[in-house]
Amino acid sequence: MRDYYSITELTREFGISTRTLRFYEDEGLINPMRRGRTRLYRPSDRQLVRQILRGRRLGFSVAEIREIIEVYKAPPGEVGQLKLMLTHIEQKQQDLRQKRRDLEDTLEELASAEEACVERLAELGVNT
Amino acid sequence: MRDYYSITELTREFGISTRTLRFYEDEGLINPMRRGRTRLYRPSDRQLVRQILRGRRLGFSVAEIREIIEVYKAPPGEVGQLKLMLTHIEQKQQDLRQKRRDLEDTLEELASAEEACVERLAELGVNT
DNA sequence: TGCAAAATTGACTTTTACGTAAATCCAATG
DNA sequence: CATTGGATTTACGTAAAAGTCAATTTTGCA
Repeated sequence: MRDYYSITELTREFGISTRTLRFYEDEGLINPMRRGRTRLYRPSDRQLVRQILRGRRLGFSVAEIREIIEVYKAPPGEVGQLKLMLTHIEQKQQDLRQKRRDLEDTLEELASAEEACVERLAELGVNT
Repeated sequence: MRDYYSITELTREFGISTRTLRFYEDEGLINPMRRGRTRLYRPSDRQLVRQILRGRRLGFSVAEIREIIEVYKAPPGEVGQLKLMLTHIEQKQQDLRQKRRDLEDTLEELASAEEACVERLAELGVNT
């Protein structure tokens, strides 16, 4: 496990631009270390980037991802805060379960569309 | 099963604006009938709207949704077209399977974050 | 130490997915 | 028949998430 990654290493690994990483930093999603002005990404930062991109792929906005990230940080000490956070987490879980239903439905639809194509090809005497 | 729905009926049912429905029409996703200038949405249009919104919730762009919709339409007669379509379908399926993995991972993370909150609350003597 | 390659910053632009506003049209209703 | 209340069209506006560009800085290393 490496100690630090440079910004370009991460852009290559994840297929994103430096602008994107700096954008996420401006938005408060990540906080890489600095040596002078140069950014040094720790393994935890790298892990966080992975989570951010996962969130983006799931269609969450940067603001929503920030909310989720807050959740991963050390839970706060105050009871009210903790309860609020639980509410947020449960909300996100519901969102994701809805997405999962959407996903399964769409996958089924795609499967039947695929079948229709294959059948049509068979009618035309093409072997798939 | 109703014959036609008005634009406002659909906006109410799906919680979207008329602007959104007209936008999808401009983008070629739906083609409601007309009586004079007034739009009449058939059950099939309504079904399509449902699919579009599902796609949006899954994070697909309108352009991507258009591609998927093309697939549902009667499969074309030409072999090359059919094969291309199959490729597209399989691509979308891969996208969705990736999303499903992302989703499961994120759900797990949320579950452990939830657990952490509950534990912390227990430490503080709060019964959840 | 000198210099090319890499990194940073800030300003501006682009794309997507609608929102908003204004003007017009149409049908029904009192 | 005048009005009222949707519906339509057209045009412009905007927020989010980056991309692009140009002007410096910094760094690595020969």
